[in-house]
Amino acid sequence: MLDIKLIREQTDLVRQRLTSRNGGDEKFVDEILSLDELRRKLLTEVEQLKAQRNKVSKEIGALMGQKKFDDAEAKKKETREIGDRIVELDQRVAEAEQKLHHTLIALPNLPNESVPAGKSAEDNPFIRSHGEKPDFAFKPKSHVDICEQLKLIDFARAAKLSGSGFLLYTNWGARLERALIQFLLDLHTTDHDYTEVSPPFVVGPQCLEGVGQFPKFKDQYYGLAVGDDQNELGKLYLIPTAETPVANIHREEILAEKQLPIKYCAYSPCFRGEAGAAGVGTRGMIRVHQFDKVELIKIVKPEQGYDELEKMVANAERVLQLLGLHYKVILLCTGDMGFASAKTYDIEVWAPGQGSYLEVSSCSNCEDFQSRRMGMRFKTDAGENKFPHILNGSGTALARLFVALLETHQQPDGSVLIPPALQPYLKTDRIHA
RNA sequence: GGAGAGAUGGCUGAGUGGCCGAAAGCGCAGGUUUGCUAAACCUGUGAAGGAGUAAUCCUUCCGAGGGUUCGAAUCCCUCUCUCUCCGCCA
Repeated sequence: MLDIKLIREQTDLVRQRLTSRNGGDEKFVDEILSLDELRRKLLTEVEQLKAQRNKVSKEIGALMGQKKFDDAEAKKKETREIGDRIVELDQRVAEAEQKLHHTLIALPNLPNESVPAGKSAEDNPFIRSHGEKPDFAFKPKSHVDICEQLKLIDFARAAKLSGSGFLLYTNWGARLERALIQFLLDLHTTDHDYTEVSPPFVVGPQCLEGVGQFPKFKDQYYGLAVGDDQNELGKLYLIPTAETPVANIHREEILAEKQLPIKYCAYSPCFRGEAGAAGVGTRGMIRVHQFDKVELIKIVKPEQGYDELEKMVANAERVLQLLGLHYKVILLCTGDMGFASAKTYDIEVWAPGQGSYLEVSSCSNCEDFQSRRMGMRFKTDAGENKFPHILNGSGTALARLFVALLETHQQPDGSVLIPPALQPYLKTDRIHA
């Protein structure tokens, strides 16, 4: 959520930054300003009336104490009208506030000044890469073929259980998935100093709203009900990422400055409805309704937000380096960024069998956009309450990492070599048929 | 799911319609004194939002939301959560 004061005081800047996103949201600015003005006008008026009523009520109390009942009655009459007026004004304030909130909550974050302008993914600048595309003496197979030959994933039976877009990992496939999760968590807790948490995989709507997944993208997530009770729908949702519960851990809290920075990492499965995504490019593991991910979350002082973002990207890159994978880092332009983000780096890993790069990590600084929505603040040593920056990054997504790993390390004989960093977890240096 | 109890400031805990934003204790901060890794005593000490250069002022807050009233921590209704016991369950 944007700071209403910023919209009020630097309207042109806000309008210009919203325009740079190409979402057409700048058209709401005028509406917001007039609602804000109305709200403040009504609030001033009603607060004055309340002050008056409080004063007279105290006087009535004093008169009753002195048994001057007639005087008290006279004052009661006078105050009753004020009360009616307060009720009416309170309603109008609430109405204005609701409308304002409704509009404000649907507005995306402003891109940071360092983010290049652009319309789409075409305009995302390349930042750096690591390693090279591997040479193969044979035509590298797709992970789908590798998985079928090595019996790592049973696509057909997964569909039988849950429909398309779900995976049944089997034998070494399941063990590889588990080894990767363990490897990632160990790396980030031990080497990168994140605190591991294991959150609920089901959350209330306030958490989705807090990170910016609601209300605009509501149709992308799985809603739950107990039994067939329709009244239950809307109370709980499957998480689309561990960001949803973990970023919300300190919602509605005022943290002490010395608690910051907070660094969490968490494994969770991620559930994505992805309505309308079926069709092209959905075969295999690249776009599925459920996948595993290890997520990184930071809550930091605003002045440290962007340094911490760079470090977070480096933490995610380290994963790919240790697994011997070629990747590139790109910066998302203003037109391609997510709703809540002020600046986002994507990490794309090379998948030889696909002949393309796959997004395995997205690291964003959402600045105070989410902390405002959640009411999460920290008290400075000077006693001032401020909104912290909240960062999130994949460290990394598993299904696509699994794909890149198999396709990169596949051998002419059909086996797959396991990189040294992963061997202690999988307890083998090779998977073969 | 059934029965009961409860939710008050950083914590414990009083408060059943009017100087209650809230007693008392603990904690915390400052001070005095004795003098020694501490005690005693005194003073101060809730939060959020807003206006103002500031002193200061206003509004709101006793789990949440409604209601009654001139006035609600206190009375009424609804909801949520916590605890104990029972049932069911990985």
